Amino acid sequence: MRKLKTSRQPEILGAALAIADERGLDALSMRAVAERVGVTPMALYGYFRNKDELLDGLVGRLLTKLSPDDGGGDWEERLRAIAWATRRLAREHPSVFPLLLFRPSVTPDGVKVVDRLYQALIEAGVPDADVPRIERMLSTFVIGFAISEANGRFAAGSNETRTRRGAEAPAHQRLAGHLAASDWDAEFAADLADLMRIIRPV
Amino acid sequence: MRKLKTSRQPEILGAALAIADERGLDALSMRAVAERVGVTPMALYGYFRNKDELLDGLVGRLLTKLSPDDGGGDWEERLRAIAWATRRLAREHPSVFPLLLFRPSVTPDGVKVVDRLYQALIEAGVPDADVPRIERMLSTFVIGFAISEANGRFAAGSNETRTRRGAEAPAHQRLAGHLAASDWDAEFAADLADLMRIIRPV
DNA sequence: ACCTGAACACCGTTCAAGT
DNA sequence: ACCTGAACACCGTTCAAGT
Repeated sequence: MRKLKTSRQPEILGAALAIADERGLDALSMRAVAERVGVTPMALYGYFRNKDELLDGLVGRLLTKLSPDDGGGDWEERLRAIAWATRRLAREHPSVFPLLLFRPSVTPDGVKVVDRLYQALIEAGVPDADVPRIERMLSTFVIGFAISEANGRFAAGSNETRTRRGAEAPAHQRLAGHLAASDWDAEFAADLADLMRIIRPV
Repeated sequence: MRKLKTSRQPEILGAALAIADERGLDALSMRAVAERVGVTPMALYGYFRNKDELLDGLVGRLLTKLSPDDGGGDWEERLRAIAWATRRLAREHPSVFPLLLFRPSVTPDGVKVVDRLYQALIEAGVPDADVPRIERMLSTFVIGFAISEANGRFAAGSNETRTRRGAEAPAHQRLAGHLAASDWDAEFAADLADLMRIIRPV
């Protein structure tokens, strides 16, 4: 297992992130990254053992951007702040963001964010034994929401399409007036409010 | 826009699903599917316009398996039944399942599942205006949980790794005793119980 | 109506070599 | 210490042709 160079890792990750942001995850090839860095594809293998490790590095990079200011306020405000920052991150990097759901966040920055969430939950009065579970529940929801929104699962149009079918979808019929494309800012806020009500008297 | 043949679509999707289940999503190439069906790669393009449409077909196939029995019981039992069935689906098809989070479920079977969820929520007393939002919240959480569990975000080991760091992660220190790998069946059940409490007095 | 063959412009990665 | 060149075994997809 060769030892990796680190000198140009940040530069390489920056190039990779830029390509993914500009042209999508499919365009993110080792060859494209190499070209952008101004080097032969093979040179990258001195810094990352393979493409998968480069993607892990990209996840680490995203997590860095998630834990900036220590943030004052009570536990609820701090929880909310992290949730909104996460969603913002998904809008800035829609192609790379989904990787967060597939790789455990074991980087120092990832741990830092999780630790902040733990602290807030403890402060909220959640029993120690329940804190990790509630953290996973919250992060799963927030990441899932952000992916769904940014990648079209909540897409406009899907609801209208559904409404057409009558007999097979009676509830859709009844709810027809409420199936229009939603205001996702408001929906996210409402979901968070509901989740906060779980946390308080857990 | 050429009209597509439908005759062998199910056969092709079956082959594709088998490859993904056996060898992972990376191994799911048009060429591999063609070989399994016993045909030239190009023959597939008579049935699906491109690989992306084949993947959409695969999502549709998964959704079929999600709405079998009409299921008796009160709204809570029916909601729970769909949630557990979804999670079971993720364990059976871990490679393909994540696609559910990236593509709107506009197939007839997808609409059928959503309609069941709508009916249950209406019966639970959720105001019509909130039903679609609550459905999105639930499905986002359930799909997100199932992906996280099946794809290693909740991976064993990640928590132990975290605990090592001291000063930078005080809450991890305090929770050390509760960070061991969890019983995901129990955790999923507890999460669902919490979410049900949101639904009742929405 | 359904399928094939050859070709194009790509991939990730290994190995041996170069400064 | 860092990088390159050539090669291998793959990709998705188009186009023209074959039965």
